[in-house]
Amino acid sequence: MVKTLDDIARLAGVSRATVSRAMNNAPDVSEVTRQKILHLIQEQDFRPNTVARALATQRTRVISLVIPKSTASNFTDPFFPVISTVILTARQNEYAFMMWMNDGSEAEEQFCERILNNSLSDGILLYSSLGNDPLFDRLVKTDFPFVVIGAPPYGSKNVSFVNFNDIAGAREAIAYLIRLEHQRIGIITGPLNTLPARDRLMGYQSMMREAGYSLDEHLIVEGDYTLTAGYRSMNILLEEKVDAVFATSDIMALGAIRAIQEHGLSVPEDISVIGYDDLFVASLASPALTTISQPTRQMAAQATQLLVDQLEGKWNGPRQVTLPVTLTIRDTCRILKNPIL
Amino acid sequence: MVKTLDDIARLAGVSRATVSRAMNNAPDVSEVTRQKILHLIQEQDFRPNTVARALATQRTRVISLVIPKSTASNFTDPFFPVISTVILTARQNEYAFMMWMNDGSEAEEQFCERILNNSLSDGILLYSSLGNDPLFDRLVKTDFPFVVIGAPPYGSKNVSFVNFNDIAGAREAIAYLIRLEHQRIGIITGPLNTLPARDRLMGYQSMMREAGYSLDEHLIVEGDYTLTAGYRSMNILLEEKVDAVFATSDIMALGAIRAIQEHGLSVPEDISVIGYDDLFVASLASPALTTISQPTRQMAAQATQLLVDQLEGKWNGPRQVTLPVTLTIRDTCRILKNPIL
DNA sequence: GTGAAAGCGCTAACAG
DNA sequence: CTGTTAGCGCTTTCAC
Repeated sequence: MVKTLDDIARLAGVSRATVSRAMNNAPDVSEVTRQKILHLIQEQDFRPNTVARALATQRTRVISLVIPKSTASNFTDPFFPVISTVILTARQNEYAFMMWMNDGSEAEEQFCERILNNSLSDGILLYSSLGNDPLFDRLVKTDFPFVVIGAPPYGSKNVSFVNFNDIAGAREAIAYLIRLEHQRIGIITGPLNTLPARDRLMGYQSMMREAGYSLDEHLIVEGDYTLTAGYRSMNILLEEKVDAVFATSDIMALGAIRAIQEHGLSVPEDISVIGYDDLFVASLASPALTTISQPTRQMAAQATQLLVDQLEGKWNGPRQVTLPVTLTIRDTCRILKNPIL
Repeated sequence: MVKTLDDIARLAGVSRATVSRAMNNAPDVSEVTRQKILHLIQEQDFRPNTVARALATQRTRVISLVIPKSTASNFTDPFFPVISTVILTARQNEYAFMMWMNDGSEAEEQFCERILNNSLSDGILLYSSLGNDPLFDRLVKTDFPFVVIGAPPYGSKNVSFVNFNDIAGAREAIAYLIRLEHQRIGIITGPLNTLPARDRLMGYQSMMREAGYSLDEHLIVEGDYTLTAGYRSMNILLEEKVDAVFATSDIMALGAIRAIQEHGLSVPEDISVIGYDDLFVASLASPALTTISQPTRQMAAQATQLLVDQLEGKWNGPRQVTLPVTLTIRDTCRILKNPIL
């Protein structure tokens, strides 16, 4: 049975170098021999050994997606679209795909070591590690090709990343609530030691201020993106007599709605609620959730392409991309009887 | 800078064979030299090249998860728990993880070719391809190590797989509805050219028959696991005056509930609804969905372990595992005032 | 216990 | 255009 490139060479009556050239579309092979070889390869169902090729070329044509602990445990994250888009984009560039994930059962340092020890991928896509990630530092230090999906650690400069404009997203949400003539607008934030959470809060504050609202500290409640956090935070905000709430994740928005309803109030008649993320559940919920949609697939695709370009030498240093987000209006914000616009 | 095993050998004043032995815990190295070598490796931050090792050993210590087109487009599937569990189990056995997915942008044959061409993984986990999958046939034919996650194509015998007991699951759902003294129980099935869908229907029928119900064809409506299918099918069943519905996916159950509510009826007071899958959304919905829960993580873990065992030679031929499912009672089925039990 | 030597299957100069 | 040769970085016999 035909196993190696040498076998094909023997059958074709040429050297193995020629077979290699024919396979790899090198320019310097006569069309006749190339055809003969390609035909043989087909006929014998020969598949060149990827590992051997990788050893010789010093490239594996594999990219890795790394999902650190902090991110993996966050259910809000739209992993599936990210994963599938990275796989798709990688494939279009003829790269295979590996994935590393820390579900929390491993110390982050050890996780980092394992990935570094494995030289099976040419580059890494690091899914936004919110805390300070040891892997990030190591990658920077060792000059290993990588791109961050989401926001990189605060202050890092010479790093490629693709993230969302959280400030603008929050501003858009608040602007909408203001257009609906809401007076007391509360916010349920994410963990405020993370950048996206801080950015969304900042967007809220800046838009409120711009619109001439006074900033009431009591209207800001910190959550952690979970259903119960949304529920509890809403109970606090209900005491404050808010007439609208900006929950900075869809899941928290759902928790908030539950709390509102349990108080005998209804959404959107009594209180408007706006979420963030536009997860699949947002459209499924009833009432369907008004929320901020993020171009997740675009983020994943662009990050992957940045990495591939870097691996292929087509780049001029790190690139930073910040994608705009959009407001998706559904049924959880009130409808003005006499809209101004 | 230290790059290869030879560098370490030189620094240690031994041959590279000895370094290799020390690294791999071979028995025949004196404790003194082993310690010296290990210390040097640590100190120099040397990481043996995975590709070179793979070429020499003819094993990569990588397993692949393959998600074919038909499955990837099915939103009902709980990919994330499967993926994370496979990764976890692989890691525990010191295997890295690759993933291949066909989002539909590629012909299934070509997808299959790409995977086969890539000799970077030692074994494959094939995520239940409902249709007839070319990859499945090729893997069987080439004797490549693989395990099916879910149900393998009908009639395949010498294949390892881990699936769920769909018949028992459906029976349990129906038995529950019968205990609640429902009289006209409808079912919204999945695509009946797939095994799980047929099994769930079969479970429905067998339990109905056993309980002495007459089997009314009009109570059976075929869906495709989508929200709209659930909605439309329910509208048909409403004509039939059902008082309970078994939707064979959570998403269809949500669609059904929407249809019921739009008819001015309520769940569970007027009609009981029971779903299947116990997706994350099931617990989020209001009313929270009563449904059949499947041990997804267990399935993924066991399939992975089966594959690893096969790769390590610890097996005695193919193994078939069918896992039991359980009824999760929430709020979409009526509560009897005078329960029998 | 350790070293020498021969691969693993492919690519990539360098000749010719 | 094609063959020869020398690796890529590791493992693994087989001697000693």
